[in-house]
Amino acid sequence: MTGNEIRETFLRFFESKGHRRVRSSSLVPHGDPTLLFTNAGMNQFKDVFLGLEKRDYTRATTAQKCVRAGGKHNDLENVGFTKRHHTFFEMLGNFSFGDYFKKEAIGYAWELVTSPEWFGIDKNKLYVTVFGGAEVAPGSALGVDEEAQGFWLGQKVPADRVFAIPGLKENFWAMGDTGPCGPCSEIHYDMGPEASEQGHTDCKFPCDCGRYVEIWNLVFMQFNRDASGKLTSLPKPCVDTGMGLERVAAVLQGVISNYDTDLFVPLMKRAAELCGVDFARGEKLEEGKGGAASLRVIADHARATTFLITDGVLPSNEGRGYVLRKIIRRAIHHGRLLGKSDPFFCEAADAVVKLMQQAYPEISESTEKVKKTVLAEEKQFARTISVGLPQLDTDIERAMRPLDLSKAGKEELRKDMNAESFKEANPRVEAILGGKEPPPAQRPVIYPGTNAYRIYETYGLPRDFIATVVRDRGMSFDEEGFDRAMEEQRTRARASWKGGAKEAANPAYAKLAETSKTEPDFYFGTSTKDCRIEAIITKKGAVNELKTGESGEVVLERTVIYAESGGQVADTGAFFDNSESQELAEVKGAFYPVAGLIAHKVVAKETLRVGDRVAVVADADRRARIIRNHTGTHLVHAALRSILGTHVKQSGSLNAPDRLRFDFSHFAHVDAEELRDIEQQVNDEIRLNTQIETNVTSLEDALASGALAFFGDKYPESNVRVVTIPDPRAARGFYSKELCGGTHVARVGDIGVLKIVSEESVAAGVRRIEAVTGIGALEHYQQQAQILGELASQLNVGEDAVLAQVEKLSQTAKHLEKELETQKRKGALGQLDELAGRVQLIKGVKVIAAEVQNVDREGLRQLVDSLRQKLGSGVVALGMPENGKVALIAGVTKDLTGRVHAGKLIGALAEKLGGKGGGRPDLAEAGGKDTAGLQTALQTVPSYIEDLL
RNA sequence: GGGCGGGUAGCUCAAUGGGAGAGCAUCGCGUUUGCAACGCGAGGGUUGGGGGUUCGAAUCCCCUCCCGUCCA
Repeated sequence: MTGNEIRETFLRFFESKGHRRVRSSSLVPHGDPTLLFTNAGMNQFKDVFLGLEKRDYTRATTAQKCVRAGGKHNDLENVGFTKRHHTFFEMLGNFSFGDYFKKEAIGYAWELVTSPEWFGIDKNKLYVTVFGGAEVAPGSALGVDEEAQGFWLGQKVPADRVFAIPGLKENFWAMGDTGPCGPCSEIHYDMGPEASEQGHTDCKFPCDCGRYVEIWNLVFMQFNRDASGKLTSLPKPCVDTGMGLERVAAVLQGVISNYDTDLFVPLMKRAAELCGVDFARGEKLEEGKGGAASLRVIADHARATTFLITDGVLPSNEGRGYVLRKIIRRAIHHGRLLGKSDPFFCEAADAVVKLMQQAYPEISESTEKVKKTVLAEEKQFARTISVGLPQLDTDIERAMRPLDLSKAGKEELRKDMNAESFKEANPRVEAILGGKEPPPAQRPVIYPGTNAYRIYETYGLPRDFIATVVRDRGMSFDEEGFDRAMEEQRTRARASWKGGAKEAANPAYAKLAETSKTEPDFYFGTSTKDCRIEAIITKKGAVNELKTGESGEVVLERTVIYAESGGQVADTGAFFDNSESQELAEVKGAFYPVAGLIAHKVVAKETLRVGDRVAVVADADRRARIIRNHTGTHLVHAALRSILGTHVKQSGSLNAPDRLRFDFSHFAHVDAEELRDIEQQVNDEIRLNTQIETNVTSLEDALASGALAFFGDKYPESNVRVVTIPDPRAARGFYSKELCGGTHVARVGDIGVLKIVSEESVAAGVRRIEAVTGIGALEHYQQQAQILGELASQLNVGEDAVLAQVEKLSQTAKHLEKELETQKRKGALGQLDELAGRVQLIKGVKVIAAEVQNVDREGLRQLVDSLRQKLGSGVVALGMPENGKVALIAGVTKDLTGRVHAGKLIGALAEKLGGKGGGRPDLAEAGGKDTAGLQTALQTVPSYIEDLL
């Protein structure tokens, strides 16, 4: 059975048992900040298990794409060197939401696994485990899961094949410290003694040598755990199971390693081809370091990379993007180990797409994006290496240098130590320099781990790469020191982390969600009457009334206040009594605490009570501004896709009253011409003034009709809203069609006009456009016009001449600066002859010491230079008053620098004038404060020089 | 969120607290039948931005922005 057939068989089996086949959710978890990547089949059902969300089915089955890399479950380092570690894998699962429980779950599992009609796995090779009891909280213990045990025996599984495993680690599952939890039951497969990684020939189950492989885990969510650790039985227990596709494929294809299944072999073959190695030979290199392991790494990482980029993750230096970057770079590194140093990894995506597009059609649409992204990353990585490698080389060279104990050598060494490069060796080096320890007989042989780590953290050279280079240079790599340095950085980073206090929804809402739901009336207007107050929530929890002046959150049976969602900001407004004569509360905003429920943030003006009926009015003018921007966002999105390409995907948006903001994936900045085209196209559509259509349909139909949806967004299966901006000129009959729960203008012409005001980068590969519409656009134009008007009047020219005038002015300014410069220089040089005439001979050396006027520092330097040239050999010291202070410069011709040091001369001079100075032996500058003493000070120069000579 | 490295001419990069430079590119002139090449010369800089220390800051200190990189 092929991997694709296994997946399909699993899903079909559970469909035949009344399960709804649900699409895999995105690898980027939606609305779950605790999770870096989707890492289990149950992730998308978390809220359903928690009772926060209802679905129109109680049984589901999925093939879920998962990534485990980074975060708590970090398997990245192991991938390639084991049989069963992957960064990307697929989890097959069946779920019961308060429907069936242990009996059916066990029955289904055993039937699917053993029935010849389905997987038909040899029963003699199977073992099952159940929870064997443990202390789940101080003082409260759970016993063996006899229920599960009984159901397995009922399936005619021999008693000696059913094992009760005690302890919380193996067979007890929990979502977190509190919340749903319960015992698990697992099916294991005996791969035979050849699979043992410890050479066992006759070990018995359970043994963790690698021979017995867990293929299916059935989780029975039976209890709720509270903060004290106490368990209470759930009224409607649930089932969550997970079967790793790659493992089952190995079992069904009769191979020991997941990498030998048809899910990986084609990818490894392609990897071998791209790196120019012989696949068959690579396989035989098992014992060595490179070869097969590198091919496995590349194959695995190609899968992860393709799927992550498809789901909208881009390489970056933090969070998810950082994990992706590490995965890509690790693959590139293994390519280099195989002798491939040019970009190649981008080409591996095709093989992944070919192999898996049937089950995951989204990857075939993003192939180009994946390849482009990876190629860019491969180039960036090459740059990183070309910057870091010379640094590493220099540092190694320095570390290898034998100790030079001459005086100059010692000085040099101390300087190096100050450069922090030798921190590790500092105390020892100090001891040697101080003569307390004898110098080493030969050069050092270990490259300090702190040095290696410094290179790693600064320049990003991979650890393995550094180790290879170090060994090439004949030193050994200090693994231990490296790890220690990394551990230090970890503690440092952790200590500085203030902790992201994530705001949990008030628990009162979870209860409320079971009984009520808010009907959204905001699609049909901005005011309504007779809405019952279902609940009032404050910090204290659910309350019965909200007194005048108090603020709290109010849930109504229906509302016209739009709650923040899909980038559209919430409405503001007010509650009135039903005759609309008296305002009862101000509404500051609204949000969805849980799916289906809208909470209004209000400040009460009169006492509000649960059960009251109120009229609700949204700020209509504000709403009108918001919806112009929201529809504008759809237009901009469509225009971007039409002009830049369909790789453009929304990655965030904001529709506020004053502006719209749209973030999207794109590789380069959008140039002025493209922006103009986008604006043009959007405004053409606006002038068509077509009527906007909104349909409510099923997710499937919506996607089939070509509506855009965003990965990472969670949509209901049915009753999704599709917003269409028709265009009779377009082949498909529309300009834009998107899944969207927001509110929009009636006719596209209502927008008036749309003006893009900025385009910028927000993250690697993500650009942001901001625009204004309608009145906002008018205000923008008026403001711009005012600025231009003021400029014109300042410059005293017409508005259309402003640009030319500014250019002219800046030219003139530049010209004048130059002119001023030459004038100054002329002024300085005008004094040249007069100064040259004041030369004195001191013991045969020509000396000029004089005060000059009307030059700047630059001119003073030039004068000294010219005088030195004129003298051929001699000493020049000039001073001048400047801004109430004194500036001094001394110059000595090269032939005399051994006898007269300009720096020392100028220092002595400055001291007399209350200043300081210094410089090189041939040229030095100084400053002082005593302008009156300048003449006298200069007069001391000849005698000072005389003393020196 | 924290650590480290970097930001200097159009590009690639130098420059102990003391004169802002090189190579490539550009322009002009020359050499050449022409091209390649070469020779001579020129233009090109708020040293990312702001503040401070100093007689003097590309250089030292503080803040800030951007790029790279590691940890969370």
